[in-house]
Amino acid sequence: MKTNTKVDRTEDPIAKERLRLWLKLLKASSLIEDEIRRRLRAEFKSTLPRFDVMSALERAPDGLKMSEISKRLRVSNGNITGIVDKLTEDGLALRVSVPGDRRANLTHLTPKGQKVFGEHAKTHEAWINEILAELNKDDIEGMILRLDHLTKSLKE
Amino acid sequence: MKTNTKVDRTEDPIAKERLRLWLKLLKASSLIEDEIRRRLRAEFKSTLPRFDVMSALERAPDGLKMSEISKRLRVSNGNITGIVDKLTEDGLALRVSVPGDRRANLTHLTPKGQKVFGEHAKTHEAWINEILAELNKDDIEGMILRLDHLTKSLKE
DNA sequence: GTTAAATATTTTATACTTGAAATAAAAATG
DNA sequence: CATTTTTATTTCAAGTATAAAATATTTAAC
Repeated sequence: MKTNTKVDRTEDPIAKERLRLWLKLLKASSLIEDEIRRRLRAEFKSTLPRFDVMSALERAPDGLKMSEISKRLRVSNGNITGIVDKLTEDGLALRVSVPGDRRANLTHLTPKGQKVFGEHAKTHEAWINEILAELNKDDIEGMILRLDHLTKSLKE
Repeated sequence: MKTNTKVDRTEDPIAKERLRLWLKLLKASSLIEDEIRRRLRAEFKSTLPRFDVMSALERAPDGLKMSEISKRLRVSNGNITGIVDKLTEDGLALRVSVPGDRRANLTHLTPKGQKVFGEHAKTHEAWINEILAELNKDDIEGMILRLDHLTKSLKE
């Protein structure tokens, strides 16, 4: 009996390419993310998680439940508790209890929080524009199309 | 005197597209990364930082200095201290002192570490192949080209 | 050859992150 | 309406991450 080593050892040659792509995707993403974290710290003494939470709150004028924030940012509930605690200590956010439900509360940005986030968001957009300056319209559209395709497939 | 509001208010319309691209890049990258972390925990009771450190060590048969690991993975020195401590406790890595320099040491994978990492790496590649299965060769090559371009420009 | 500067690593303080357990309250079930 | 289940949030233990300070050692400069 002859073992078919040819078939047994067959490896999808595209598998290595997918791995290569993932490593490059991760690297590019990490480089940009690290740079944004560095600038948030240096310029605003803030952090990316704080920026992300404020960003979610800013788009929800009626406030968000803790669970809604963690769902939108895809992070754990316990994590959000700590970040909102800190934002609250700094006078940037506020927990408002929900009349009909004593378990839940709606977190809002304070006026100060809105003002601060407005400045941060504007600067953040300028940073991204600067960091991605080398990419022209075709590069951008090409990548967006493929990333949309990828993200859609990830949500099987 | 007439203020030229037309010029003052001009915004690079491509800036918004760059921001959109960044958010999509971050989202795709985070989704994949979270899935890999989840599987490493569930299948191997391990973590991505441990995998990354072992991966770096595996490619360096003569061992790596702590500073060299942190440089390659682009994380802080203190961080590597803790991760190598844990790998050492688990018998996967080993610090070997350098004869000529009492400050430094070379970290190696132990034989057990090599064996364990070999299994993890093989499975990891299969996971990526599965997660990115929807991307065909053209998608992959298109993204790799653009990511290379982007990464090169990030290292100004 | 002693002082100064540079290098290698660890320690510390602070923050983020998760999954799981704990608390509490509301809704559903019988 | 009492019991169970679900929902909302917080607390906890463990791991990850950084910048900055502390240690220790080596190299360079004078």
